[in-house]
Order: sequence, then structure tokens, then C-alpha cells
Amino acid sequence: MMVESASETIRSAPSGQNGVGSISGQADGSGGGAGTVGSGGTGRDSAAGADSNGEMSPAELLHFQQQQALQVARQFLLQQASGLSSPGNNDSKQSASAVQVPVSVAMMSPQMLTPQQMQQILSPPQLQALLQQQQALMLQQLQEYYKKQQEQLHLQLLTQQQAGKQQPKEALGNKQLAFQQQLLQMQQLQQQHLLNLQRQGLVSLQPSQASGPLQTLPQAAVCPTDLPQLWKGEGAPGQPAEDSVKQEGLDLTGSATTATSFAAPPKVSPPLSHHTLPNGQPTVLTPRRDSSSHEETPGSHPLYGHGECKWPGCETLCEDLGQFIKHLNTEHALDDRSTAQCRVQMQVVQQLEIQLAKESERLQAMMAHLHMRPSEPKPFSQPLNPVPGSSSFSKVTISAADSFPDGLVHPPTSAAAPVTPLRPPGLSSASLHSGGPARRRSSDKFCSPISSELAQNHEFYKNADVRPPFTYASLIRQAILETPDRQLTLNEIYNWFTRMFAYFRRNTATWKNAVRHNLSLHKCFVRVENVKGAVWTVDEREYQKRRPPKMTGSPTLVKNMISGLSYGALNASYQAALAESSFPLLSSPGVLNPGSAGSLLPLSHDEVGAPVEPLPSNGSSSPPRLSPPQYSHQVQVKEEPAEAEEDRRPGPPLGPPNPSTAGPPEDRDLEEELPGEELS
DNA sequence: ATAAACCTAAACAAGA
DNA sequence: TTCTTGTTTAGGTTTA
Repeated sequence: MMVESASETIRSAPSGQNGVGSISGQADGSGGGAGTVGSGGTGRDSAAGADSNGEMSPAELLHFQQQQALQVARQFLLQQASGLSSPGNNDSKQSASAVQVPVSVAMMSPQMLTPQQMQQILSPPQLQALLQQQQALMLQQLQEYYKKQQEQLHLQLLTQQQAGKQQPKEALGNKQLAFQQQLLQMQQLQQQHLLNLQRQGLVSLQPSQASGPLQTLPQAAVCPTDLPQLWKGEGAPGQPAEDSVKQEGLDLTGSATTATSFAAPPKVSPPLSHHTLPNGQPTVLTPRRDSSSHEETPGSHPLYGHGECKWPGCETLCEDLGQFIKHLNTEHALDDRSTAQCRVQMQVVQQLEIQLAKESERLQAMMAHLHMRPSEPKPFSQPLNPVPGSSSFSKVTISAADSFPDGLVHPPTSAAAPVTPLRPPGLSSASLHSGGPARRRSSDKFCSPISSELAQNHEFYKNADVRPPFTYASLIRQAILETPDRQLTLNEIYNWFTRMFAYFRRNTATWKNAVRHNLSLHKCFVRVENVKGAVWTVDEREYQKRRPPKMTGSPTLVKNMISGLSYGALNASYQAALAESSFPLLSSPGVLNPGSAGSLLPLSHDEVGAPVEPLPSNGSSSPPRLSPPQYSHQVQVKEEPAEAEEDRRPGPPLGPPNPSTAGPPEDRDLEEELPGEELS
């Protein structure tokens, strides 16, 4: 930071006194002490306005993200349901990094949100951003999760063998020891067990139709009863059954324990635990028999993609399908480990379903509350239902040998699948892609077209008290560029903010200060003196200059963008980029039609992310701050003084969401550019 | 761990 | 004197 301002810091202000400590608070009182408090750690962004609002707590934010994640998960589920039936599809989809999102989702836990936050959640831009973020996050989580799962599985398996059904992993330590001792015996037992399983019916279970997510589990969970029994016989070195509870997720064996285990309800998500084990139904294991199943699918295999084995936690590289099959048969043969993994997978799926159901419910309630009728209660319910592909994963997936692999949570690699997310009626298509939690600057980083985003969600921002996911700088720039003259007085900028965003109708002191601060701080904003005052213009070159560093080449971003589900977003981005680069005004809805750009879709991240530089940025020395704007347009200083009035109101009681929207159509400039804006 | 980009708060100065 | 506009600092958060 110093750096930037440094150059200009020549100022010789006698600031000595101000120094640090002046605690005086003449300010608007909103932020009494240092901002510290208000912003509360992480969640800050959304809290931006938090000073007074202060609604978003870190936890809430987290929840928010989780919600988004669920959404993503749901989408994946839907996708699977719809197209997946054909294994082939999978392959194609897998092109991108296989994102196994769902799992991560399963690990999330719900929390409460305040109405306001909900609004935020629904904000298109935020949603979009959130989705993107979530994807990246999920990838990581998934990987980690798988690893852990595997480890746990292993341990648990061992444990179980030793102790018998009820043993919880807690005792792992002991169990391990015991395990070592009895390892041999165990193996033998295992073999027997496996044989039994095979006999019993590795055949898959029929996807029973579960009306609710939960039901699915029980049956699906099925694990061969015999197994437990066998293990039981072994007698484990004392392990209290109590612990079992903790395992919830992994409680594979559970079934054996059946009754007992149930007794102790898992703390977290009750449903899960019990799902595990219905009476022995061989189902689970079935899948494993991969060998047979794969063979069936000619050119591809659900567990094979991108040259590597998709078995949870495996990732072994296989040159071709043949090799993969071989690998599958050797490494993932029907053994205890594979079995356990299957069970885990089952659990994962079940958890996801449950979680999804819960979150869906909540989402619906939220949307209903916000008057945004989710036209899709069905979406998720579907998954739960016995829909062919997706529906109750647990059952279907697992049971059917073939489906099984697929059932593995790996989500169809997003990228490919054109997701048709559910969009709240009220939101524009653009909103869809918008993930959510978008960090405010995200848009900036993504070079996302603020203009397009704004154009498309104009109404939304105008009416919803949601903080726009753009930086002050980008907003200011947008405001300025939207005018014919490409110049605005400070007051006009203020007006633009309040007119365009409901959010900025509050806490005026705060954001206005921020606006002024940004104008002064960023070189891209050039102040031009006029007889009647001064106007601010944008030095596009400078503006563009500051972006590259952030955005370029961030693998993560790229990933996110690719896997970003909605290519709609890409389209929007692209369009916006174009619009921004060439003619900001183009951003008007009519011009930028998402649909039309469909063909452009296949952009590389680079294209999308790369800063659009309309100007021959030779990167040469950027003229110091006051250098004349190099923006193509000559800046002609306006004569007319800004009309100040309207905004002065400290907090224009926009109380209600619909506020002034109709608002002060003060700026004629704007209206010209964004016709229809005032319409609603 | 660090730097960069952002954000918020706040002190000040100049001018109306 | 008060308010607006600008400029700077400072400190905190997030992200790469």
C-alpha cells in the first residue's frame, strides 16, 4: 500500500498530530472505534456495510457459502440424473478436472441466516462468485476428504474386524494393535465374508423408490450382515460401543451392529448414522465387481477418466482402458478395502442427499420468504426420488453394478454440462451464473464485466439491499463511463451509487468516504478542473493496468471459471469484457444478449480473464496521476454543475426494498444509456 | 509469510 | 461555522 501512495506522499501536511492515535470521532458515528469490531474477521466483505448493518458474522458467511455449495451439489445431482444414464457422457464431461463436489458438500453443516443475508445469498452476482469459489474449494475438500475417508476406512475396517460391529473408530489406536495381531485371522474371515457376499447377491439392489432421502439409506446401506457376524465372532479387544456413534459417516459396519448402533444417535446428522445398516443386504458390495461391469462399457468406464482411475482416492494413471481395467481388477478387486470404500461412498452419497434435502428445504423457505418463488421445489426433490439416474444415489448407484461407479459422487465434471441452474424467477439469466459469495472484488478480478452484470441485474441491485460484488473503483469507473461525457462530479457519482444500488442508500458517510478515497487514491481516476468545479474522469489505461497482476494466470481462477458451471457466466464475462473494452454502453441488456453469445462460449480462460485492453498498453510509464486522461474520448469538461440535492439525505430512508428505486432520475446521462432502467 | 488490492475510519485542508 | 470536496494515513481483511 505504501507503494502506491508513496509517490504522492510528498504532502507536507502537519499531520503530526493526527498521527495515529487521534481517536476523535467526528465521523458519522457509525463506526465509533476503529473499524475492527464491525468487520469481524472473515466475513467482512459482505459486511462491508456492516458498520451499521453488521449482520454478517463469519459463521453466517460460512453458512452462506455452504448454501451455495449445496446448490452446486444439487446441480450436479440434477445433471447426473438427467444425463448420466449413459456412462459415456461421463467421459466427455470428465474433460475438465473431475470435480467431485458433492462430497465436500456433505461435510458442511447448516447454520442460520438472517433475512438480510438471505437476500445476499440470492444476489445474482454473489451467487455466481460463490459458485466459482465453491468449486475450487470443493475440489480441495473432496480430495482431502477422500484421503481421510480412505484412511478412516482402513482403520475402521480393521477395527471392525477385530472388535466386531460396534466398535467405533475412537479406539483405533487399540484396534490397530489388535488388528496387527489378528491380522491374519481377519484376512481369512474377510475372505469368507467376501465369498458370502458374492453368493448372496452381489447383485445390485433395486433402486427402491424412496420418497425421502432418508429412506434411501437404510436399504442402500445394506451391508452384508454376515460380515458383522463373522467379525463379531472374533471378539474385539474391548471397544466400547459408545464410540460408534462418532463415526457416523464411516460407520460402515454399522449394519451388523444394527440395533445396537442405533441406540446411540449420532450427534450430527442422525439420519446418516442409521442409514448405514439395514439388515444385510448384499448390495453394497456389488458395485465393486467392477471388473465385470466395466467390461461392459466399451470405450469408457465410469471410473476411468482423464487417463486415471477415478476410484476414490486412487488416481492411478492408466494409459488406456485396458490398463485401467487391469488396474481396477488388481487394485480395486473385491476385497475388504474396496468394500469399505464402497460403503463410504455410499455414506457420502447419503449424507449428501440428506444435506441436500435439508438445505433445499431451507432454501425454499428462504426464497419464499423473500418472495422469490423458487419454481423448483421439485428439483431437488427429484434427486431424492427414484429418478433414474440421479435420484437416490445411494440406492441406485450403489446397488446397480453399473451405476455404481457413476454414483460415485464425482460430479459430472461440470464444465461440460450446461447447467441450467435454477434461477429465482426474479433474477435475470445473468444472475444464474452469479454464484454468490462472490467476494466483492471478484468481479474485478474476473474482469467481469461489471457493465454487463449491472445491466443484467440492474433491477436487482436497485431494489435489493445487497452489496454489489464490485469494488468501489470499478463502480466509480462504471458510473463515469456510463455517461456520455465520461466525466462526473463527485456528487453525480454519489447519485449514481444511490440510484443504482439500494445498498448505497444507507451508510452514506461510509461509502461516500470510500468513494472519495478511491478517487483520490487510484491513478485511474483523474480529476479535471472546470470553471464550475471539478469532474472526475477515468484513465482507462491506468485502470487496466492495475488488473493484470491479479488476474492473469491464476490457475485457480481458471479452474473456477472452467468448472464454473454456468457457461452463461462465461458468456456474460466475455460479453462484458468486450463491452467494457470497446464500448461500455453496450452493456445495455438489449445489446448483450447472453444467448447470442453462445457461440463464443468456448473461450479460454485467458480470453476471459485477460484484461481487455483497448488501448495499446505499452505498459510504458504511466503518467503520473494528473496526466490527462488517455481515454480515447477527449474529456470535455461539463459546464453544468452537478445537481446536488437529492442525495444529501444521509440515509434516504430506503427503508423498504423498493425504495427510491424509481428514484431520482437525476442523471440524464444514465438514463440514456440504460433505458428501461427506471421502468420497473 | 508476503505483497497487493480492497475496505473502512479518520484527520486535515481548502473552498464555498 | 458548517458542509463539501480532496488528500492522506492507518489498520484490517482477503487472495494469490
